[in-house]
Amino acid sequence: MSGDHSHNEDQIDCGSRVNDSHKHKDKYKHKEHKKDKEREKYKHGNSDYKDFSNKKHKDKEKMKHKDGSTDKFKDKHKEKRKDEKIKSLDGKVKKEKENGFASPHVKSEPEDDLYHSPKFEKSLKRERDDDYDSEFKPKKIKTENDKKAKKRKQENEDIKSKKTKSKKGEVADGKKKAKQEPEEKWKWWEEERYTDGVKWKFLEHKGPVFAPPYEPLPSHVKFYYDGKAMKLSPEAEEVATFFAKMLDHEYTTKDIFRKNFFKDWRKEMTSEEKTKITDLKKCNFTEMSEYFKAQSEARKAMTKEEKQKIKEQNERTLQEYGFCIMDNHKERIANFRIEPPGLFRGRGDHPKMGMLKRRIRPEDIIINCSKDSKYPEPPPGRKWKEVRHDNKVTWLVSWTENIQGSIKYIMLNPSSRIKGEKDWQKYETARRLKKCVDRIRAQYREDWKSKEMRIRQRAVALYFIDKLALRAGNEKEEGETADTVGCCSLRVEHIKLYPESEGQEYVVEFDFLGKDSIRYYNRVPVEKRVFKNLQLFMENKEPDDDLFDRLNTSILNKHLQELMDGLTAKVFRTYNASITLQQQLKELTTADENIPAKILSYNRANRAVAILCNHQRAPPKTFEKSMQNLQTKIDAKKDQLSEAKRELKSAKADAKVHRDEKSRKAVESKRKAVQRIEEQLMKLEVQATDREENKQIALGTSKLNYLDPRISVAWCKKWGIPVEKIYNKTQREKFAWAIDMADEDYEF
DNA sequence: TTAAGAACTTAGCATATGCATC
DNA sequence: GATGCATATGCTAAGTTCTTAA
Repeated sequence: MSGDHSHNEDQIDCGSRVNDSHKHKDKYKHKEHKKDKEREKYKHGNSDYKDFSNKKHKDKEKMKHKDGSTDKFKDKHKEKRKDEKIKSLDGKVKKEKENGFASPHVKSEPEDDLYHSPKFEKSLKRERDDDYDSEFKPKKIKTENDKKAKKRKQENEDIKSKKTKSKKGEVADGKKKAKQEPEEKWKWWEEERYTDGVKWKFLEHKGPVFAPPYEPLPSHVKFYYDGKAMKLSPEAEEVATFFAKMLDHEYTTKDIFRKNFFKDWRKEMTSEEKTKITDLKKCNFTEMSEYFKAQSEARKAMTKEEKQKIKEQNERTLQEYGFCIMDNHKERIANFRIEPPGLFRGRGDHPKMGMLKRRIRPEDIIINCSKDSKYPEPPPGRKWKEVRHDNKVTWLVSWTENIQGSIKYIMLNPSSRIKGEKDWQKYETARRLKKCVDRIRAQYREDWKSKEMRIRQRAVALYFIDKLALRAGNEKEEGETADTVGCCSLRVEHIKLYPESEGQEYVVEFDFLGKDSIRYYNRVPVEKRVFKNLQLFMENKEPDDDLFDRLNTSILNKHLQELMDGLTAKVFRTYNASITLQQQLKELTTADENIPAKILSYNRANRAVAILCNHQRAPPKTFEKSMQNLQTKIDAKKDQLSEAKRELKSAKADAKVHRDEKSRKAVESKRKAVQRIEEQLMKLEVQATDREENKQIALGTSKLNYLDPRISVAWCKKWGIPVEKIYNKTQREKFAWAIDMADEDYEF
């Protein structure tokens, strides 16, 4: 791949999540990694992007802060310090020369794109994509007259009665039945869509499944404090079991985890327990821990029949609670079980790790359903917090969790209409970006020269988001979550500038923790103007100051919205991921390869995207072993091949002597055997390459969230690859719309 | 206009499942 | 039929963006 989308795969491999409190963020050292030639291919870029050549302008670096913005958007606690800095900076830059350019706010869409003025758009906000998306066909606004409404109601009734009827006979052979009569798949993508924010007209469901109640430990399983057995109250015991279950995990050795746990645990203790248990170090949970391990072993050792019984019970629960009726259709619910209580396990250095995640009761639950539906029943003697009928949202059930105070939801499965439509729309927005990305790139390049600091910052940030597929980077409340950043929240300490490094000019080294505390490490050459701007942004700042002190995600997204309707920072990630896949597939697939080789090419294209998006995973624990196993298989296959070749040779010799039909046939069959073994060997070798390359890269995230599935479907169709080789069952369900609609000519 | 809250998407890890091999 | 392994699925945290309230 050519272009400017350079991305250093070094970040993979040294990129384990930094979640050890003792590993301070700026202490991590990166190893230098061998540059695998294969991976070298994955330097990302769009060919249409490479002409960002640097005009050798003399940069007029230090611009006056003409905007005089209030900076209210940055953390208050930093504001004062920052203001002081800005003042001093302003004083300094005023002496410098101005270039006199004001960056124009051009908003022009390609002519083939329908375009409305922002004002007009606002009034039509909910319908915007209907009006814009070339292939995301709007169909007429769905307005139901009474007749239609009645019909719909009748249909809903029909579905309900069908459901109860089938349920009677289903209990015993539920699964079989589902397999025997695959219901006709509903092609929602061929139907009209709602507008004006209405998400559904009819919604009926059975509510959530609660976590099973706490079962006290048998009396022989003891907790010891300071060496003495101690019987805990059920409340305190339950929380103690949460800790005991995690005893083998590294978490329980961390100070913050232990401190938070102990604090919350004490809240559950009786006053007597509280007086007695004052030191976590004196607590001995090992018996509890052993008990749970034994239980888990016992579960594994259950007979087939017992396992079958549990499976059937789960299936019944799924059938009862796992589906809802939304409009005229039975739809699968994604997460119908309420999260059970336990200890909060944040990712990375989370200040709240170890806190008690409390049990959710019916009284915490808000139910959302149709007025004219049969409401879910709370457990006997209990009440819901509220039953509401809001059809402008997609959730069925919600509650507020106690760790961050955020709301959790029960929503539909990705295969549902409501999720599928949104997903489709997401890719259509990304395709619209494709049409105007050149214009947007030209604009932000122009903005690098702006005399307004805020515009320069915005333009450089956008360049990073586009070039490196960085996330937007919202501000986070300090002390509430792990210290992670995205583009707009980058701090000075997260980048290093090298005017020259390893034979390249203007290199920026990024080193920060992103979402989920996954490390982002990358060294990229940037354009001189970007480099100079970064120097300017970093001037007179402390390491923990914001790099882009005049920018936040809301400012950035507001600007993007002006450039293209529906454009946000996230769209760049989707766009760049999808376009990269499409380009890589074109580049890597060759007609004469067999199917396994083509699939390797697909995976490599997918991998290129995963590297671009920094989707990492911890190397599987069994990785080395499984590679070894595979190598053993390969060696065995090689032996088998040479044996087969020997046999072929002798058969040929035999045939030369005898010159009869029998020996000719023998040669033929030996030849076929050699061929077959060669194919098998190749398949294994391909598998080994694929696995090795995938050691620390997670392909799933990009496949599921960033790659327009129609690109993959088209590729499958073009090369005669069964789509099952690319998407598993769940993925095929999620992407049913794409599988149905994309033909081999589809272009992202 | 801005901050807070709500809604929804994206994320990696843990566990369950099911298939291949002995 | 048991075992071991790879893959699929479930779970829920952590993001982004949209919406509402002050």
